[in-house]
Amino acid sequence: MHSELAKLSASEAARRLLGCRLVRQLDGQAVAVIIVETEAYDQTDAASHSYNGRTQRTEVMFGQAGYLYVYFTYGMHYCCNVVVGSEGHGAAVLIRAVQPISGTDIIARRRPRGGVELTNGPAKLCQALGIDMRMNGHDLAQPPFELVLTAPLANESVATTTRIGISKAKDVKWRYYIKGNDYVSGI
DNA sequence: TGCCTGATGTTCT
DNA sequence: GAACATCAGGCAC
Repeated sequence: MHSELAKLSASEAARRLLGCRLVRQLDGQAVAVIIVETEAYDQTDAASHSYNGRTQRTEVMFGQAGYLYVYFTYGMHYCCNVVVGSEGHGAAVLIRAVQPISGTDIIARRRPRGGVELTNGPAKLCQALGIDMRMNGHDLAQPPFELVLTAPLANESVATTTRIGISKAKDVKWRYYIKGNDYVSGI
């Protein structure tokens, strides 16, 4: 597991994960992507699934850092989160967008649209990387889906805004993205 | 180019 | 029974 993530708050971890790599084994090949956009969610935050306490669905969010929390939304889409913070604290970082760096052809086969449309949204990247409820609770230190922490980005290359697509706690600036990256969803 | 809407399952009230 | 951390296609302009 990733002990470094256990020491960070949701917002710190969301910023920390920018620029880090995800490696997914798909069709017997490795697909690597860089995280370019994230959002932080915490149990003290009304927009978070963990806000109303531990439930069957949010159990993973209260578990160990470095695990994958997948949820299903709007009847058709999956979104994936990285659990962060100490065990027993419900916090996670939503991966909103990634940039493919290798295995792009594998991703392109799974997504009808090409270019930045491959992975510039939370549900799109889940489709592209073949993530569904079966991956919920997966340890991101293990194949077939691994998180590789890289050096933190410089402050000046990271932008902070309010989050997207939520109805509560809209004014909290817990969305982070890499400035100037084409794969970042609507700015 | 940009708004509007349909699709559709899980969770919680 | 309503809400929902979404996306893509269709239609109007």
